[in-house]
Amino acid sequence: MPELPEVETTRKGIEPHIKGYKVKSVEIRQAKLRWPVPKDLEKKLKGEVISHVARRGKYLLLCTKAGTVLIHLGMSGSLCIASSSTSLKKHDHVDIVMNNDTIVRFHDPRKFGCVLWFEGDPAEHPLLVKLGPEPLTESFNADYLFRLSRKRTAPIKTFIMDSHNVVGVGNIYANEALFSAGIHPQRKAGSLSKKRYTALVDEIKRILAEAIEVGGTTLKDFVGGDGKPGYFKQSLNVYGRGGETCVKCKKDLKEIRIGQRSTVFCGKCQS
DNA sequence: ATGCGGACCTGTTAGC
DNA sequence: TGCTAACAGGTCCGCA
Repeated sequence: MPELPEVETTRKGIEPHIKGYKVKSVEIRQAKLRWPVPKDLEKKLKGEVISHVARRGKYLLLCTKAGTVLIHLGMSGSLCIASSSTSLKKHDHVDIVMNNDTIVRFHDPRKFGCVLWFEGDPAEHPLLVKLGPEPLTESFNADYLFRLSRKRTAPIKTFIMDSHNVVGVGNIYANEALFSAGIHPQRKAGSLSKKRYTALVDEIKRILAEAIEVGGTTLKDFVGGDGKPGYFKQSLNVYGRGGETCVKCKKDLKEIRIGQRSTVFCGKCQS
């Protein structure tokens, strides 16, 4: 489920429940995720205070003085706040139990996610160190993306979904941003003008920010919920609408594959 | 260095 | 109804 807005919504949802509290124990029911959950996670975490919950790209970081729990939700993962009386569901793989009877529960049917431990500056972690800028910061701008894209022959959609270029643009929002910016998803990244990158960057920022705002409105349901904030509810112009009519020109939307990912666009509005 | 395809894994849905 | 195939919101890795 997680695109960046959902990860950020998850961060905001869990932080107030665990910030400032000590870890009492850790339960690992399934260690076989994308990478093994470290066996000594409990030993490392027990007694540590969660100072805050941060996010880098789609990675969530539970920060303590001793080190950082690095969590990625993969394709199907979610976190929720549970208590000792919450019934266990299938695929509830990891619990981090706090000393306030609160549990951070990691759930992931497809096991593409991860729960890792890292001592030292998390920005130096191998999985984070090569990540591109955060899309909602100043350092992600048209100048940056335009320069980076010169001589690049990959489709623009692939280019903006590559976390080395910018983090947090997943398949849904790549489709939506390209539609809103009027850019054909198969255009070679290096063939687009500075002006078009300005439009694209603006749309990426606008769409992600709006989605985070929508997610924020459902935070009250976070505890004991299924960990799925309401980003489903937001209106999507193209994603999942292949064959339906374009909201702008009423022509049929096309659906193709780019890099094995479903890609929907309007052949008339995007070039 | 860049770009591409394969890999990880389970659940849901479409089609026969 | 039951079986099978295709597909799903991610991203790392190895190869050309």
